[in-house]
Amino acid sequence: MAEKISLRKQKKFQARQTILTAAAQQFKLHGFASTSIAGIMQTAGLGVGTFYNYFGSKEEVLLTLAKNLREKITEEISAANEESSVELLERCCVCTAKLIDENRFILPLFISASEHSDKPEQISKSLSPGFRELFEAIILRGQKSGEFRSDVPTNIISEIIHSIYQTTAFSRLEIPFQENIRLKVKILLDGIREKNFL
Amino acid sequence: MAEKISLRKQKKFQARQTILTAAAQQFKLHGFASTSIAGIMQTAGLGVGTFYNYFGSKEEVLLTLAKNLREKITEEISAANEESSVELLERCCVCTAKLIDENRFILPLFISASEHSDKPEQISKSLSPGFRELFEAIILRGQKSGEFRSDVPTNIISEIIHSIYQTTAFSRLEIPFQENIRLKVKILLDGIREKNFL
Amino acid sequence: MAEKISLRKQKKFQARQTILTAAAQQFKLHGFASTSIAGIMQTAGLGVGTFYNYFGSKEEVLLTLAKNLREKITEEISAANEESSVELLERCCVCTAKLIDENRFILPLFISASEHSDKPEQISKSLSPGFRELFEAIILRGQKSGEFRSDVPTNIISEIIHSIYQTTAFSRLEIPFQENIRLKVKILLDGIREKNFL
Amino acid sequence: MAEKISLRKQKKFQARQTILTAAAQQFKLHGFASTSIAGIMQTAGLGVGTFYNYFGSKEEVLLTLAKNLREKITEEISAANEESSVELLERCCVCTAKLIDENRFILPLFISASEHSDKPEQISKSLSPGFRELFEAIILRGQKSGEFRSDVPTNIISEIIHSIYQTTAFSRLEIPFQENIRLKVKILLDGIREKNFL
DNA sequence: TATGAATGAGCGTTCATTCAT
DNA sequence: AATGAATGAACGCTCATTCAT
Repeated sequence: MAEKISLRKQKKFQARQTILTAAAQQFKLHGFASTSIAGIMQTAGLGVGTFYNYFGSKEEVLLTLAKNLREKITEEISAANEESSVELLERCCVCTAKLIDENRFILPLFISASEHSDKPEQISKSLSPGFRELFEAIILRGQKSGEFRSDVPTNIISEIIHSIYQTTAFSRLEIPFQENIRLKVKILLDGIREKNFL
Repeated sequence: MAEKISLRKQKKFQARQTILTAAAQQFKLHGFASTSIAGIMQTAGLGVGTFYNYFGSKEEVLLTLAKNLREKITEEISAANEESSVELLERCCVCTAKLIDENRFILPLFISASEHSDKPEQISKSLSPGFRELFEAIILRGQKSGEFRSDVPTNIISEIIHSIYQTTAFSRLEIPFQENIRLKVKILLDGIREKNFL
Repeated sequence: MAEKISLRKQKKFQARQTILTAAAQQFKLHGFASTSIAGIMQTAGLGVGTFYNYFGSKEEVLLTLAKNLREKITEEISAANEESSVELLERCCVCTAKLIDENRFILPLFISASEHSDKPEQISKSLSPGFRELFEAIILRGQKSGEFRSDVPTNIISEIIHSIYQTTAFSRLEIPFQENIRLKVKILLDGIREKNFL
Repeated sequence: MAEKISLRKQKKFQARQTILTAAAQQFKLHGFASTSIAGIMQTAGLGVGTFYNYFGSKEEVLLTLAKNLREKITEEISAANEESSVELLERCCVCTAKLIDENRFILPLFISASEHSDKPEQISKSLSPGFRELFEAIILRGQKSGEFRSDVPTNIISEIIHSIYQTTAFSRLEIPFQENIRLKVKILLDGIREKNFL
């Protein structure tokens, strides 16, 4: 009996996963707005109605995808803690860039979604924690230790990082995503490094 | 007779302006994609059909709004030319920030529009000249004169500026837009200034 | 004073004529259904509103054009009266073909218009007299004189002629319109000629 | 399970049929161009959107209706092959008349549709084969065997037949359709029969 | 639980018609 | 009499959502 339920749950989980994968693929291909639920479910090889057994709306799928990515990033980043703030921030940026590069579609998607949705707060509220906050924590640590300049608020610096990822995901330059990010982060680090430190 | 025509033309111009204003407001409120022509015209207090007496599509309205802003920016900026590259870039950024602040809705709008539209190139192609290029020219000048670092490509630096405007327009921080931009530009300038220059 | 009025009338007549010509051209170019009043008036070089000073609707224009053509045909045909019915019918057909060829657009237009209009009777009622009836008169004369077979009703024969013009106007064959009509009329005449007549 | 699917498919087929019938009725009543999809679906007692589950456009419905009729005609006709060309042609005409009489609306409809549509060839191209060609084959056979006159091209004769059906479907005469056709075909046959044959 | 046919509000767009000038 | 900007009903069409099976 327990096994049966477990099997059922597994199956349910599997369908959910199939939908998520299909959605990600379609978002990547056609963009969030231009992806229809019918399209997702066709890609998933499932009936349209099945969608609503797992998600309430397209936005919810996006949210889930974003949350998944966020967790992966947080996880990977939280592994390293002992370096200098400059090194740590750089490592975080590089690592984040790598993960976003592999799932590039997701970040810009939830960003532009937030612009268009009728309930933008809802999405960004539930999305940002653990990501933006992670960077803010590192920057704050650096400012407290004197490594980073303190004449600029922490969240402003964090916002620059945020904007770099956001825009670079859509960059029309020939430079590869991760390299592009690396160069920009270099400038940023030079811009926020306290000159007189050590 | 001439007066009569003039009067009519004046009214026509006014109606066009009303639509543009209404569109800008709606874009700002709901985003480009979520704004319907019916919504614009209702806001404008005009009939739906009237829209098509002035514009061929929603995109055309966006384009017009963006063009207007671009012209204003280019005009204002091209007034100042004789300073050091650092000063010039800063002035440009401040001035652009001021103008965008007054029409803040427009810049981010055309950006996210370009993500969703079927013909993104068309929009951004016709929009960017005179804006992004303007910044690139200044940065290039600074790199050649040795004021700015040259180990990072010009267009990467320009893209950072671009991304700062783009994201700050949607910033949820309490800091006012222009001040926000000023702080970020300060960091950027410190990040790209050649340390050994003079 | 009288002159002034006359001049005005002349002017009015001229505008009417301009609209008719423009309409004919547009009908010919794009078909009746696909021609808009705005399009007609643009071609005419007149304001949209002016249309309603002369005509109540697009259908009315079509009606007028058709009436004009009908009058021309009737006029031209009524010149010849003294021949044998066979010769007369042939001549009528040839002459009609010539006139329709020059204004080919008009016949099919009022035909298809009658299919689609909500008030088909109105159009065809006011259109047919003088055209269809003309042919019927000739056929009837031929039947009475024994030249044409009488085992088929007059209006059936007349309807064949009608249908020949109608369809040939849209023929996709390479054969020129007038020649096409001529061949068909030849068959028709052979089909209705009384074999034992002299 | 198989039954379940079958039941659903059956229902789906039924809905399709309902739409086709409703469309045919509306086409008959108001003409193709003046029939709106909303009107069809209201007649069908179904939602507007449902239409697009079955057909891509109004044209596709027309095409389907026409194809159905064409198949019925071709099928019925191809049964008889061994007679003289005169007899065969007459039989074909009679048989076609009968079938069109039962579905009279369809033939004239696709004809006038082709006048107005932007892509007339597409419709008539896919419609005519098996119908017009059928008649041409019989006529050609008759011309080769010496039964029919050869001084008039085959396709001209075929076009007369075509035009007879087309126009008679809209005849305002009191004579019943099939009788009307019969009379006209009699004239035609007399007009194309080679006098010296036998 | 999975389904997909049915739905209808909403979209962008057209255009005959009106009316103040 | 001439104008053309304003109008809004109607169009074809899309798609998120529902619900009977």
